Amino acid sequence: MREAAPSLRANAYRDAWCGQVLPDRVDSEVRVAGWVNRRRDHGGLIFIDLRDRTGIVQLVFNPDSSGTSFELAHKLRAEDVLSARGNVVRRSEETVNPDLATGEVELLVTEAALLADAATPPFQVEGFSGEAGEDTRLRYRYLDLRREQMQQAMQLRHRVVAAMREFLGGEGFLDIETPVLTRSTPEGARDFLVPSRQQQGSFYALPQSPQLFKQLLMISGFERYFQIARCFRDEATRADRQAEFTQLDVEMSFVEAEDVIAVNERLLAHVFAQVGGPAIETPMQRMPFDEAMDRFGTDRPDLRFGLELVDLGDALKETEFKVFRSVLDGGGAIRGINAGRRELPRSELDGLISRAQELGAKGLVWAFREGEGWRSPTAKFLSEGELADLNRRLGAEEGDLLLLVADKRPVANAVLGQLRLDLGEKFGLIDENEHRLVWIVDWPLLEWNEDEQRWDAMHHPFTAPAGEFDPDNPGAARAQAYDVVWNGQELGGGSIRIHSAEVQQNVFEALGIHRETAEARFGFLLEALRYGAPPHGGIAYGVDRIVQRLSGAETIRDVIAFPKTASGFDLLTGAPAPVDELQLRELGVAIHKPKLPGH
RNA sequence: GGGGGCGUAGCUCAGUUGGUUAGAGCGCCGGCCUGUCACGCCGGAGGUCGCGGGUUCGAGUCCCGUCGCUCCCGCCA
Repeated sequence: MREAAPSLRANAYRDAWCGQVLPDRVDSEVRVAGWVNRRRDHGGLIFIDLRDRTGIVQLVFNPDSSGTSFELAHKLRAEDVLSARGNVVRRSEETVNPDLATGEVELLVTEAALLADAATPPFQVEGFSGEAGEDTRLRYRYLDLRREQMQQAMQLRHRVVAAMREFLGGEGFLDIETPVLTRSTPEGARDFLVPSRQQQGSFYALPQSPQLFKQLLMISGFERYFQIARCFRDEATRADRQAEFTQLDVEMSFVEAEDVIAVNERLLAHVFAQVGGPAIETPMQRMPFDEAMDRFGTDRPDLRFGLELVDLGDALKETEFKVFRSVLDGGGAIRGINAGRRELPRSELDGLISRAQELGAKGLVWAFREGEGWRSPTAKFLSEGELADLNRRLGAEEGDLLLLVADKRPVANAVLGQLRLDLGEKFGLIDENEHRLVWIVDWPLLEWNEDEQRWDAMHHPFTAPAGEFDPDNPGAARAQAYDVVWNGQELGGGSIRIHSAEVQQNVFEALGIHRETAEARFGFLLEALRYGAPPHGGIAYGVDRIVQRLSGAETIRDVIAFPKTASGFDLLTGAPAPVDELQLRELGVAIHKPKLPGH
């Protein structure tokens, strides 16, 4: 489905979009312009499908009415740019094309002009031999973007962003720009750095988010701010991740979490309604972080299907099975999923084990309930009583496939949480027409980083603790944070921020960012907080992901006009590319090994 | 950084156990065609099998390396 054709004033080349050549214009003359989508040359009669962003209209050339343009039509090729004037005529009943919005009429061309001829495209824009490979599409993105799917995606993206602006503007939020050249903050993702010519040896960083600037804007008294902000994180890409991405960044003053959540529920409802997304019921579901981890093993649960995780440690308190024994003695957890009645060949069960190991588990126990016990390689290590208890806790019925992971609790959760998603998809348990939005709330403020042996911020270091922050017991602190999750994907997340310099310093301290470092990196924030900071909080959304979800695109790249490949190349422009040595000298940048991009 | 998949004509792909001149559809070029809409029919051109090396009498096919694309893990406060 294409957008309704926007209104159009006549100009030098046309007075109607292709998609506007409809029965109400029969017997009138129109001029259209666009690209040759397809030519059907019958010798004495030539049909041209002319395409613009609103759709396709059939042009008819014949020697009698088209004059010299008939010769032109014969020479037209795919993607030539054409302007055509003619009379809109109703098609005879047998020649109506029901697949075309304009299919009841056609334009009998009297005059046409070739505005630009096109080289033979590297792939057919409207082809039927399969979609071109993605590298080819990206190399010739301007042609790829002519395809209806991409036109739709960009139009949807526009509508999403327009609806965001419309809603937030109406609620008194100001659109304020923040710098793209800013200061590196080594916490979090890797920064993209930009060398300074005037301060050699110093670097700007591209923003990972406008976080600190929007807090400063609250301190400045703007009260309500938003921005459609480009953000940059120099990390590996994924199907739903680009190093350069767009965020809807929102911040408000004199609010608590409930206020932010409320306005955001209305924001989402408005945006979805404006673009034909799923209806949003408010108030939306809430789920505490702990519950999400317990039931789904993840902080962004897909609530469209069951297969919930079950804690099985209590059934195995006395077990003599060494694998389980040592995990339990070590403070770990034994967790399981009842995957329902499935018949999987051994090879697929082995595949599940490999997947579990890939995800970080040492192993995976599989079993099918059989009578009161199990059919499983592991059954022989467990007592009858234990098997019966496990079956009971898992709600297992005859033939049900049971999957168990014994590990540290975070590992067991992560592995089973992901397996649950894999199985949900594999077994077709997900109704694509169902939409579940949920706020995940009551987050821990900090999480223990095992590798670095320190506390890290769960959201970011500026998130306000709930209640008093006890520096002696940082692990117990809860955050005034909230994430909104749609069908298992995080759309956005935010928090109430710390608005007291003292609390901020305590949290920095707990994170191992000591006074001196904090002053050096965030001194400007700490200072600003001392000049009267209102209570404030906000949220940030991944715009690309929202559009991806709404459009049903397989990858985030399909909703970004000019995305980069997994290794960060822009195949269209060739960026990143080596630069002149002169440029480097001016910047005072030395380079060790000039590396030419391979092609 | 690690693991998997892919790379053959402009595009999408096939190519058997290593064996003659590497194929198909679409596109492209030429011709014919007045109601098609993935128009049809006839004819034609088009290949560094990603790149480099190796094994072999012989490599698109096997081995090693490398580049690119992609999915996943790590990572992404």
